[in-house]
This record gives sequence, structure tokens and C-alpha cells, in this order.
Amino acid sequence: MQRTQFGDMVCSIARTLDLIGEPWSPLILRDVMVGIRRFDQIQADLGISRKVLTERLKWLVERGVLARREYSARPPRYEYVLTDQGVDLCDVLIAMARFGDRWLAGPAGPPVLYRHRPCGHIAPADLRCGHCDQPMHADTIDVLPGPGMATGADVPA
Amino acid sequence: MQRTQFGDMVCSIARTLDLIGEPWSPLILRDVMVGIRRFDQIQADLGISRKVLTERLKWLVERGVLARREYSARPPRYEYVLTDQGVDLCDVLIAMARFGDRWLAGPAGPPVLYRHRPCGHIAPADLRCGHCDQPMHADTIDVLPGPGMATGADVPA
DNA sequence: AACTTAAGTTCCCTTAGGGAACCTGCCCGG
DNA sequence: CCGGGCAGGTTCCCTAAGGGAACTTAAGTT
Repeated sequence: MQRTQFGDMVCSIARTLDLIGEPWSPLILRDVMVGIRRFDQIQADLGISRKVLTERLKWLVERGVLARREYSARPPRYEYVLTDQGVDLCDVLIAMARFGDRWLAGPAGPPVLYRHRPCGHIAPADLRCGHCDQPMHADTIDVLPGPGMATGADVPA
Repeated sequence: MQRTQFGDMVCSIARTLDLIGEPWSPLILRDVMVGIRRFDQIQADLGISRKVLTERLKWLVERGVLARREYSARPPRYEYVLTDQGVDLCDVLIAMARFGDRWLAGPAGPPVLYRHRPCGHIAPADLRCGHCDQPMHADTIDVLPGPGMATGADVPA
């Protein structure tokens, strides 16, 4: 299915989608985030086809989101762990979870809770302005052209 | 391509992906967020096929993310606007943009900047703990089972 | 020697996405 | 009042991506 490529668009959202826009990738990342790190574990947990899982893992490793680590040399066995970039990507997952908890969880409430380890409290993660610390959402944001807008740097390093 | 459905999984991330997991949806939402609201405008801006755009818009309207509003009765013309749910979904887009700005923007810098209207400053949006206001990321979170975990409420209202 | 396990790989089949052409209701200029 | 234009889709065919199941490889286990 000749899918359009997003990586060349001058848009950080499109570029991020180029990385994890295909629907299984966020769930694979979620699994790795919560400790499901091995091929068969992920495959069983998600019900994804082995073929597609192989492709996605390879892609995420190539792009630096995950690292493939050998946890047994003989027999050779591997697990997948988050890189620094992968940890940052989890912010997107946390934002998705926040939305799902609020709008899609139904009367039973959210399936999982998040405890902020430094303060010990169970609380949702909120988007805040990096300058004034107040809530920062689509309806309180103005979008302005940035330095990377009209340059030839469509394909970043 | 018989795609696996995510909506029945007991996971707020999977449920959110059921809504906007297909790769075009976030870009459509982005367009609407920044003021590109009409069919032909979105189609031209994204380069998406008209067929798929029709399907996505219909889906997003059905699920309550967008609303289809008539802006001219004769001739009948429509535009798409964010619902309250749609505005909340934009938090996910903002998190994606934040990641893309940080990891995928290259030397030219981010394509767009975000100004927080209440304080007037250009700043990135950060995830903060709703209780203590400190940064809250994957490496400072413990995941615990929540009330909606093992109930029969797999398919919320 | 036979069985099991983790981690893939290969095969075929179905279906979703792309592209281009077509349709519909209405406005407008001549 | 007729042809053209425009917004907003709809229809068609083709290709390629996802699903599923079987097979493979390299080792350990009984």
C-alpha cells in the first residue's frame, strides 16, 4: 500500500509520525516501557503478527528509539530497551494515556495509574508552559514560524 | 489489510490509538488546530488522497473529535472544527511536536514555535506532575493497576 | 535421540491506501 | 440560459502492507 512518507515534511509532528506513526509502534514502546522487552512476550501481549513485529523492532532500533541488547550469549537471546530518545518518546505515550483516561475510560475508571516517584503521589501528567509553569494547551497557544521553517533543512541529520 | 482493532484493549494508549492511531489523523487534527479547516485545504496541504481524507474526517466526526460545521448554506459548504475532546487530543500533538523539535529538527531548529498566550513567552510544553508540578517522565513514573484494569468494562461508553 | 524455547523468516491471502477521474449543487459572467 | 468554476465529495482500479500459520535456527534439557 504505497504509503506517503512524512519524514520530509517541515513539521515536527509529521517527523515524529514518520518514526512512530504506524499504529503498532506506540504499543511496542509502551510494552518496553513497562518491562515487556522480549520478542515473544511482546508478540503475545499485543497479538501482533511476528512478521510485523520484526519489522517494527528493526525500524525502531535503526532509528535510535530502542536498543537491541543481548541478555544471553549461548543460546543467543535478545531484549529491547529504551534509548534516551525512546524515553523522551514516552512523553507522547503518557499524553495519549492521559487523554484515554479522561475520554475513553468509561465508568470503570482508568486501567492504570501513574505514580510520580519523586513526590510519591498518584497524579496525571499535565502539559505546562516551560516558562511560567501554567497549563499550556491548544487553546492557549499561538503558533509562530520558527527558524527551521523555510530553510532547505527538510531532512535533518 | 485486516487491521487489528485496539479499541477493546484495556489500555488508554491503545484506546487513543484506536481513535487517531492511523497516521493521517494526527496531521488532520494539526491542520484543524492551526486553522486549515476545509476539505480542499486539508487535502492540498497534506497531499492525502481524497478518498482517505473523506473516511478520516467522517470517523473523527463520528467519534466526537471534530465537528462538521456549515459555513455557507447556499452553496452548501462545510468546515471542520475541534470539539472539546479534540482540543484535549491536541495535547498529544503538542507532545509529538516537542519530541520532534528536540530530536528530529536538525541544525535549522524547530519549524514552528509555540507562544503561551497567558504569559506571552515562547516556551516548550513540558509534562509535569499534577500534584507537585515537577517534571514527570517515563523514568520517574511507576505504573500501578487502576480501577478499570480487570473489570468487564473493556468497551467503555 | 527427541523435545523445548527464543527469536526470527517465509509463504500466501486479504484489505487499506494512493491516484485519478467523475459527480453534484450552486454561483457567476456573458 | 448556458458554459465554466468551485467546494466537497464518490467511484474505480492497482499496489503494497498487515495477518496468520508454518517453517527455521541455535542452543539447552531429559
